[in-house]
Parts: sequence; structure tokens; C-alpha cells
Amino acid sequence: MMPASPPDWKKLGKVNALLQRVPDALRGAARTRKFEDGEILYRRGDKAADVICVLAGELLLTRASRAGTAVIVQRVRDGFIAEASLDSKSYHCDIAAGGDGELLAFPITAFLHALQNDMAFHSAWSRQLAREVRRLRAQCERLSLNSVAERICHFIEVEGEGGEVMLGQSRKSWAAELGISHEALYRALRRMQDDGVLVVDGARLRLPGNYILP
Amino acid sequence: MMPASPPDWKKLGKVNALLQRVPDALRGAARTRKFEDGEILYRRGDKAADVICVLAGELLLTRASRAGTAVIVQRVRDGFIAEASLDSKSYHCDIAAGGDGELLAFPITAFLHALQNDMAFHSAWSRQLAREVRRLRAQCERLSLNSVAERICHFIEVEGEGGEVMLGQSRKSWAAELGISHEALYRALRRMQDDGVLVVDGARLRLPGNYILP
DNA sequence: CGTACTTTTGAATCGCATCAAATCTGGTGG
DNA sequence: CCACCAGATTTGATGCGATTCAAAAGTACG
Repeated sequence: MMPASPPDWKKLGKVNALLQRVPDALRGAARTRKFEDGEILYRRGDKAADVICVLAGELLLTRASRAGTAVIVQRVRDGFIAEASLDSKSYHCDIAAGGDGELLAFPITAFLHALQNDMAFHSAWSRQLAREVRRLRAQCERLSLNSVAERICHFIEVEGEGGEVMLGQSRKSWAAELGISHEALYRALRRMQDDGVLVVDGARLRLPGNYILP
Repeated sequence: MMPASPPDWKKLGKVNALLQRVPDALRGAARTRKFEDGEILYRRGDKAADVICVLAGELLLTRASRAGTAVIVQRVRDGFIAEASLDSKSYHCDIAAGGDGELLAFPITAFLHALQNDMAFHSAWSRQLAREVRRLRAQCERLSLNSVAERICHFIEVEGEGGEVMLGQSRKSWAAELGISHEALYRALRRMQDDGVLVVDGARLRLPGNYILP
């Protein structure tokens, strides 16, 4: 297990806006920790000890399936994981590393204490959760579409502004977010450009609508 | 537009556990309202007036795409919709009815007031959001799987207990939740039974694992 | 300049969506 | 009680689109 150490709060605001709102008392209790690919950080059934924010890399919530293989329940990059552990006495899943990375761990008792005693922090926490719910519902809706082109359009319409979006990631990882193979994504982008449905300019994607909405 | 009326709180607890925790002051401000298929209840850009809980039927958050067709951003049954409107001055999407149903509307000012003044309610609200985040992350993970059988297994392993789950809905609507056609679901269930991977007993689905985990 | 990763294109295969239709089910009214 | 209807369930046939495997070309970085 990698060593835990106190975080550098100046850098953390860039990862997640909520981290700027963490009260001093809770900051003192938080610890950063690097992790390595495959490492299991917390185990199902263990007493829930920490609320975790992924700073770099990827964490997986997994369960052993009846067949013995691991079922990935959740996959989180750049955000909080296992928020639900605030509710329960123990973790419902294993928390494993999907690649090297770094996390920020808040002891649950300190976190709950901060929520109870700092109304501004509690409000920021609720708003953060509400935004996450909205983002995830849109993501589910997108993954329910059954063609690559539809998912691309949905992404641009919903995540972008005015039929235009700037990609903040490689196309390969975008393909993973869209739930498709990267080959299928490249081909669909090409076809859509040929059909004049899409304009690609580096990281900037635009759907040239035929009219402007009021 | 259908008339608004005061709710019957005795029945509401069954819809959503959070509704039991609504403080009296907020209860007095809430109104139920029936809606009809296709009706547009709130429009994008309107001043955000209500926090909405779907009691029956289905509500859609939609946006007009550049092509003029409606993009479904979110789809909600039996729960809160547009929680993010607590944050913003106006709605980011149209809110339309996907079929007949009924909603419960809380005026935003009264809702915010209740969150600020009733710590127990605020805590219940945060926990509700955290559970929703967990549920949605699992749903996204499931929709990212590319075979019907994998999605079925994921559902049973994650939503069920001990490799077993009781379906609370028709298979047709389950298929929609899994993001597949109902025909594909029926065929996969049949094939999995034939292969001995799955045992179906009415609404009870079981994955007969070869060993019991400790 | 070499290594690792992304981007891009090609070809083969397979699973799912789709359309069609039969059967089954529960509920309604005559 | 039966006729009837709407919706769910089930099976069949067909075509398309995505996955997969393979490989080349481009790009970032030390």
C-alpha cells in the first residue's frame, strides 16, 4: 500500500470545484494517496472508513460475480466515489484501481461532522450531487441510443452549447464514454462529415443546423 | 393545463421514501397535478419555479436539436426531475409528458427554505441524491456492456442479492431499462435458461453460481 | 531516433434491431 | 359467463451496423 500524505489544496480546486469549499477542519483530516493498477484499496464488507475523491487515474467499484469474475459496478474518474458509503456501516463493493492514480480520502466521521456543522459546505455537497445526477441521467439516455451517430449528436446537443462542443479528451477515451469502440467512432465521424451533418475542426465539433433557434 | 390540488401525503410515502421526510411547512406549499401525453409542463428559459417529483407516468427533459427534432436529455419515472433547477434561475430543458401521469410540485423558494432550516430534511435530500448517483452509475456501467446476456447478469448481480433478483416490472419495460429491444431480451433469457446459466421462476431470476462466497 | 499511444482504414463476423405474426394474459362490458 | 380488446409475451426471418482482429500511418515525448 502506498503511503498517505497531507494534500496540497492549491492544486485540488482544479480537479473538482467542491474541493474548494471544504472547511478547514475537514481539510486537516484529509489525506492523499497514490495507488497502482490492480491494487484493491477497500474491500466489500470492510467498515466504511473514508469518502474518496479520485484525483488522477480511475477507480472501480467491483463485486465478485457468481461465476467468479469481477463485475464492474461503477467506474469513476475525477470525482467522488462511493458517496453512498456515508449512509452505511460498510462498503458494498470492492474499490480497486483501474490503472495508476491518486485519491483524496476524507475520514467519514470528519466528513459527516463537516456536513452537519457547515451549512455552506452541506449546500455545496448537495448541489454537486444534483449536478452529478443530471449528468448521469443524460449519460444513460445517450447510452440508450442505438446508433453511433445518434450518440454523437446527443453528446454535442446536450454537453455542448448551440450545437457546438469542444472535446476535452482524446477521441479514444471519448469513444469509451460513448460506449462504443474507437474504430466505430472514427468511422461515424468520417461519414457524418461526408454527409455534411458535422463539421470537425480539431477538438471543436459542430452540427451545422439549418436554422437558428430564437 | 390540468388543475393543481393539495396532495394526499398518506399515499406519497410509497412513491418515494424522501417524501415522508418533507417538513410540514413544505408540505403546505406542495401541489399535485395530473398531466397528459405530449403536454409541455415547463419550457426552457422559463424562470425555474418548481422542484418536481414524478408520482405516476413519465416525464421527459427535452431540447430542440439543430435538426428541429426533440432530443431527450433525461427520462424520469417515480422520482425527482430537474433537481439541478435548484441551482439555476431558469430551466435548461423543456419538461414534457411522456404519457399520462401525475406530478408533485414544490415551489423552489419553499424547497430551498426547507433545506436551509430543516437539517434532517437536508440530510435526507443529500442521501437521496447520493443513492441516485450510485444507481445511475451502475446503470451507465450496465449500458456500456455490449451483449444482452452481460447486461442481464450485471443487473442481477448489482440490483439483486446473492445472485438473485425479483423483477418489479414487465419484461418489456425491463428491456427498455436495459437499453435493448424486448425481443432480444426474451431470446437471451431463453438461451441463458437453455445453457443453465439462469433460472427463471416468474418474476424471480437467479444465477445459479457454482460456489457460495464466504 | 525510438517508444508508446492515438488515429485511421480494411475485412470478416456476429449480434441485435426490425418487421411480422401468433399466442397468451388480464381486464371490460355485453 | 363469454366475447372482445389492449397489451405483454414469444418465435421467425432478414439486414444492417457495430465489434473484432489486423495493420498502417500519424503524433507526442524523452
